[in-house]
Amino acid sequence: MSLVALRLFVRVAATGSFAAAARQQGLPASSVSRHIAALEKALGQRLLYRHTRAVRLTEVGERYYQQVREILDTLDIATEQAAGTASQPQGLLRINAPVAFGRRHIAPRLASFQARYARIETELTLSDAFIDPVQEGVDVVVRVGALNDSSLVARQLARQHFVVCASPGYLERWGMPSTPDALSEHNCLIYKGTRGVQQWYFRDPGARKYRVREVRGNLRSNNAESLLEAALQGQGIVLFPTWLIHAELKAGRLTPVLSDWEASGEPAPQGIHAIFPENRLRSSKVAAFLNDLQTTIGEPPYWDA
Amino acid sequence: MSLVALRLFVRVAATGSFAAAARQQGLPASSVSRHIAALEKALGQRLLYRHTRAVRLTEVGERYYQQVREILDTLDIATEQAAGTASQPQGLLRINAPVAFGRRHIAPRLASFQARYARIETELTLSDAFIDPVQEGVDVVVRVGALNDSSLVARQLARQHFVVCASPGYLERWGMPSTPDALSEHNCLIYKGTRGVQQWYFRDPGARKYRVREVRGNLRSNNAESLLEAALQGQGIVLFPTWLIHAELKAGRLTPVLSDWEASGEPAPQGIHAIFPENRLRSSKVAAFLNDLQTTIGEPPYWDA
DNA sequence: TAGGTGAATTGCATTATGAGCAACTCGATG
DNA sequence: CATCGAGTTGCTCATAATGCAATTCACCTA
Repeated sequence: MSLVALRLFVRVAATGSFAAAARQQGLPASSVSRHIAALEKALGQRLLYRHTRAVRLTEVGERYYQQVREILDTLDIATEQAAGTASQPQGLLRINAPVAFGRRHIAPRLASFQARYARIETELTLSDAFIDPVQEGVDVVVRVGALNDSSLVARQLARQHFVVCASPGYLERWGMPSTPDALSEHNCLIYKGTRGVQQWYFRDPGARKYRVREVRGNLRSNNAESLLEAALQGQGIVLFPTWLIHAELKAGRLTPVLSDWEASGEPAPQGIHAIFPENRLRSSKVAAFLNDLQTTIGEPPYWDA
Repeated sequence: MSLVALRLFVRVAATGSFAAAARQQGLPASSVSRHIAALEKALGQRLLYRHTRAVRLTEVGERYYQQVREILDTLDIATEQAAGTASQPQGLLRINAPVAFGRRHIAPRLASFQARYARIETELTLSDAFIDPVQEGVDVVVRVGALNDSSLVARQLARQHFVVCASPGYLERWGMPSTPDALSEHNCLIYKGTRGVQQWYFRDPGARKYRVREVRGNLRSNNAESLLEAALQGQGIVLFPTWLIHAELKAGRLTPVLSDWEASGEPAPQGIHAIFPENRLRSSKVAAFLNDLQTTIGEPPYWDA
């Protein structure tokens, strides 16, 4: 009975796949198969139903998985504490973030973070679909917007503000809209994600609630950066969170529009959160990363300052 | 980082010795040394001070030991539960008992116990000095008398009764004493253990408290069975717990004396206990053994029935 | 319905890891 | 001062894991 076998079992159970577990641990699938087989032999008990497409836990496997996961976590924490006494946080830190946010605000921070914590290796994966940190074996997941309720803990990194803006060239040619209603006469480049077409919300000065304004345009995309690119080229007006376009705003490549109205892409303000399994916070590398992230982002976040 | 290394570390920490840990696990000492070294290297931290005679835990080692011990116990329980579902308790059961009691009442029970639980192997060690089950890596320790307060759990197996007795030949020759005081005229064979010479206590019919009676004789020993042998040969009168001499009483090779008085070798009645680390009871092989022991001994114990 | 695909298992050669033995060092003990 | 026991280190050998290729199997698609 070996630790690798137990770890592999947990990974297989979490992902529901031998192959995925193998990839995560950097091992050939055959090794995973053999380790699991050895574990089952040692227990004299089948842990997994090998079904055709997916792998499912047996009843004993399910109980064992819960227990072993807890045990391995505890062991890892204990080991890290022992190793980390009077030393630096270390080990592999796996981060997942949305593509746009990760490229702009996570990736640029990693250099200084890793310079400070020389013994932390990072593995940054960017993906826009929500992923379960437990299932994917990721330490921290950064997500914008709605939190899936679950056994996870979320820590807010920043609040999200939206601005309506367009390139100076566009505004010069088509004029500056003076009210949200005037947007109906403009070409609005609209994000269309998994939740459908993004609505544009506006709050009148002094008002409490956001109201939807009808907007239309000749380009929709599920890729924010494509829209941004089009806006930079003067194709139309966009509604984007400030963290996405602060560089363009600062450089003057985009000009804010309708600054007297508060705009939003959501009916209610949403934040940017770091999400992780509860017990991961006890890991010093995760704690170090989150603290570093929170301090460097600041309050208000540097892109809004 | 391997499980064996962790197990060995726990054993080394518990025993304070590489050699002892090696013996317990049935490995050469060199392997232990190497495993511990590998563990320390993996942690980048020294876990043990190698002192000349004994090995002492470092500060981190101490914390790590506590945590790892807990973790391994939890893992073993989980593993056993998983393995044991719809199956029998199994594994190695290590029992320690006093020499005399073990030979008479533990060893004879093991055959039927193991016949019933075919997959349990037992390792019975007999020793009269108290041993710490944690330190020695033993599952169950059976002890007569005073319990060391500690982190251990004790379960009473039986109460202990004493009888004064002698061989028929002796009584025929020297006469039957009619009161405890009359013992001063007899040759009393007295046990002398680590707590000094055993006192003979008597309680008058209807009285509440035991009173010491002075007794003397020409043989003292720290070995009860030697005294018993002498008594059987007619050398004198002995005071022994019933579990030690019930066979001789039943066969008539020894005759009770002073049956109207309750005798005792202790100022207060003492019991026979099974002692074990608290979490071991969750192990089904230990539970099975304790239950088997309690049922076969019965209440009152079969040697008193 | 047949072929293609991805996933799991199995066989096999290579490699590495751990076991076991012996030699060595170092304090402690008598 | 010699001996003993404990821990470490060097070395050989066997066992076990690895990685690759081949195979099987169910499902998906054309």
